[in-house]
Amino acid sequence: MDHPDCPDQRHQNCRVMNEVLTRVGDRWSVQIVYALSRGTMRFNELKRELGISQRMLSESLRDLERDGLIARRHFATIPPRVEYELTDLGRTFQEPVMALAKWALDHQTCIEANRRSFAEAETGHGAEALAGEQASPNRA
Amino acid sequence: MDHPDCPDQRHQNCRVMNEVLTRVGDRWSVQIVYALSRGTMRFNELKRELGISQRMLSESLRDLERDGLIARRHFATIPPRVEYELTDLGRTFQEPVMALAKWALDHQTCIEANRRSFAEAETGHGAEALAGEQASPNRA
DNA sequence: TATACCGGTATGAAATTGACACCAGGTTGC
DNA sequence: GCAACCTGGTGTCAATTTCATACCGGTATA
Repeated sequence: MDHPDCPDQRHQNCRVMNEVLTRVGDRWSVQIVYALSRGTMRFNELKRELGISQRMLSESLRDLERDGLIARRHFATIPPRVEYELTDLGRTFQEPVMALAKWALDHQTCIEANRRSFAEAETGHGAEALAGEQASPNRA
Repeated sequence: MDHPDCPDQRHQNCRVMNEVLTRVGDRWSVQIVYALSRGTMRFNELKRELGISQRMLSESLRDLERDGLIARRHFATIPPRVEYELTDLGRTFQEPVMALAKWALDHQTCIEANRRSFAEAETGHGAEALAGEQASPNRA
């Protein structure tokens, strides 16, 4: 991940993107922000909705808080209550995340179809140019 | 995709997002699409620019091809030449990816500042509450 | 001869992740 | 009384993912 000096601006962008996306661009962070975009949520509420392990959730939440995308509010009641919500910065991230989510939902079936035809082309017959040609774009 | 009244639908959305983002939403796929958005690229060209390991690159490229986001063209020359480019579907993905990239570049310094003040609040101690409050969001 | 290029694959080590148990400390069920 | 639960975590260990590295074929270059 470290590179020899590459004056190329493109490469710089890639490096920065890599750093930032490594922290806030993984699938759990994206989904946490997506879930919190509807409002405050509690720990186990998020856990149930995302189907994430406890460990990854608490870790991801801590990282997101550290980066200033979400705020954590702790109520010392019994049983304890901890609420998470987006900060202003988090809400700016919400925009590209929603775009990503929309794309994912919109193209899910298309992608699944592509995977199936790719698998068929592999198992079925030999080198029929099917894979490249038929995994063709966007027949949503 | 907006069904606030139906938690099951929300959960369903999360599940679908998880599935799709697990495949095409990881940091390498995002960066590959970002890199290819400027045009065709060769294998080692991508490798150099992204700083990705060979194994991950070939794997990511294969997955992206399988899902129909990129096309692979192989020239049986010596030395071999393999070119990758976005398909039409890939170009639709390019949109949210560019939004993500733009956000990452725009808010990089903000995030780094937040992390620093969070670390300070931890070590220097004092007002933990400040960490959340002072990680002041988005003066973009 | 030795070296490098190019696009991979194979291998073992390191890092990440998930499943699960554990904690406090009060509430509910029996 | 007492076990079992609830909450928001942490710790442990195994499985998965990722990385660094070595290697390959076939040619050009030094």
